[in-house]
Amino acid sequence: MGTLETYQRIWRTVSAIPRGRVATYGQIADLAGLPRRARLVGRALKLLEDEQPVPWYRVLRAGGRIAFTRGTPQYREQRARLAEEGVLFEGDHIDLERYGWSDALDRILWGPPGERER
DNA sequence: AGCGTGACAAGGT
DNA sequence: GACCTTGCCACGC
Repeated sequence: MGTLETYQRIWRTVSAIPRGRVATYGQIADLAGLPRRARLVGRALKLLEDEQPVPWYRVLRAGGRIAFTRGTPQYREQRARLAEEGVLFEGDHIDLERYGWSDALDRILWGPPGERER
């Protein structure tokens, strides 16, 4: 598998995170079929062009923390984008139990694939 | 062909 | 909490 295809695979997986939910780098790697390759997910997101509509801000570090250093413009932008979707912080992190994405949760909320509305 | 670096993670001290 | 170690690997020098 070429590296470009790997990045595209990661981007597609990130694009599947529903609005108002978040996932971790490691989780995205697993879901993309790339276990233990969380670093590559970070690299893939860094390489995103502005034109690509990939919700990079829904990806967090383990523990629900933002990867960027606090106080940087990127940190603030990510936090603002999440707030706009109703994802609230508890201090410096997000409660993954509450906002974390899982396929199982998707099924509970919206039913099995194919039976989803809207 | 090394070697350091990095939007990471998990386990340990 | 703050580090440290190990695993991971694409990239740039």
